[in-house]
Amino acid sequence: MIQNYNSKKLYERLPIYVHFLNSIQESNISSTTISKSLNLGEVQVRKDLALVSGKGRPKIGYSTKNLFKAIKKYMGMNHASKAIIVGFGKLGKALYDYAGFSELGIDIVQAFDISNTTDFVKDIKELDSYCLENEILFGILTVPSTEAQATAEKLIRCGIVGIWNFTSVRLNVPSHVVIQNENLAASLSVLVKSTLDKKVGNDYEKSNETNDSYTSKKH
Amino acid sequence: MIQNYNSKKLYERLPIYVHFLNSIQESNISSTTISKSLNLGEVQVRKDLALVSGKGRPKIGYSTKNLFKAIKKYMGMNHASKAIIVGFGKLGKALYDYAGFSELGIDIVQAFDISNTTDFVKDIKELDSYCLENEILFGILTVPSTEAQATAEKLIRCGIVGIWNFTSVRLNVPSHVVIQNENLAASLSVLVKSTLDKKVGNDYEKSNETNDSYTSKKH
DNA sequence: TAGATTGTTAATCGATTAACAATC
DNA sequence: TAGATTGTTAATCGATTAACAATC
Repeated sequence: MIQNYNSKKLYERLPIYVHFLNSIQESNISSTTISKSLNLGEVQVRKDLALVSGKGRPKIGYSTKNLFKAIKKYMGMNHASKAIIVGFGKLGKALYDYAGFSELGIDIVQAFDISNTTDFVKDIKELDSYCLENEILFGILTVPSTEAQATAEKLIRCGIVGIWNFTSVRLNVPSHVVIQNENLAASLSVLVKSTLDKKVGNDYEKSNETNDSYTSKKH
Repeated sequence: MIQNYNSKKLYERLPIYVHFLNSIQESNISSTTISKSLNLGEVQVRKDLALVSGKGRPKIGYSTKNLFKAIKKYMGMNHASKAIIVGFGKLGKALYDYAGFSELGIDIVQAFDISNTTDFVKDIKELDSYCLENEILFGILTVPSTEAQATAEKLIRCGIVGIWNFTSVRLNVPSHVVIQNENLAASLSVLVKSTLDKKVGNDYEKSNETNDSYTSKKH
């Protein structure tokens, strides 16, 4: 099997296509339709599809089913990747119940915490045996910041090679481990700053209607 | 006041610096120290700081206090931006209680839902009056996908200009509104794919030690 | 045939990294 | 003075967009 390495940005868009294709009844779909439905550039969609799928047909588009399969295969979504959650606070609970992962071939199979263990939350002492027995590759880290680095190291000792990090700690891990930081606070800050930027731009435009050197970034 | 427009990537890093500087006791800090602590390139840190702060001093670094202030000012973190949450399910609850926003100058001041209203969760019917009275600019959208577009439109009618969108719907909004998509499922997919990529690379390396054309992306 | 749509090459835009001069 | 550190310019890398040829 030919393994393609591509950009993170592409990897972010492909699940969006998968989710969209899931809702499509028609047997064929054009890149134009996809791009309009998802507010993406149409050349960008065509390029993305070209990278992962068989050819489309002019005037007809792509076979919805084949395209769907091709993207899922490319993204490794057929493996049914198993993930565990460590830290069963509010955020951990929310992710555990989040419905959007399964259509992308990801199952959150178990949660762990140091206390409040129940039927479906195991004590963190069982992490090691559970992960090894079940060959878990992915861990979702939703523990308090103070525990982040130590818990990450624990996960790695259990054979986990991909960590989705919701803590604000910048983890130090060996090079074979992949970290995906999900810094919610930073993300909301980006929204605030971007919004303020645009507001300033707009206010400036309003106060100076004849000046056309100021335009919003998107047009 | 000079308003600088810069890249989204920069906007993501600045809150990370703010969080880090919060923990620093020393009165001066060098870009080298910051870059090592946060696993970032040292030139990148220096460039970032140059964009938003006063000069550093060779051999000494930057005044921790001034740097902290400069970044916060640049990012608009002194405004105490007020945000509301719409959709008080598990994810909405988790974000409502999330502790990391306040150090970045963001307050989640109110939650709304269609049911289960309590002291601190208002009925969505009160959205309009609340937002206008309190001049809310930011909305966090954690409703079910089926309600996403309609709810977003409601928010915009209430004067909200920045939406943090946790639904899988690609919202259609007027150009003065900023959307920050937080697609959790896509994000976890990126982790899975990136990890599988690296694993395949490593496995290949192991099975063919003399071949040096394959190296992991980071080195 | 005409036109919608694909697919590809080249151009542009944006972000990161490398190299090195400046300076406390 | 020497060396740590800053700051800047140029080079590189990566992603998006524009232009246009190919084709059903």
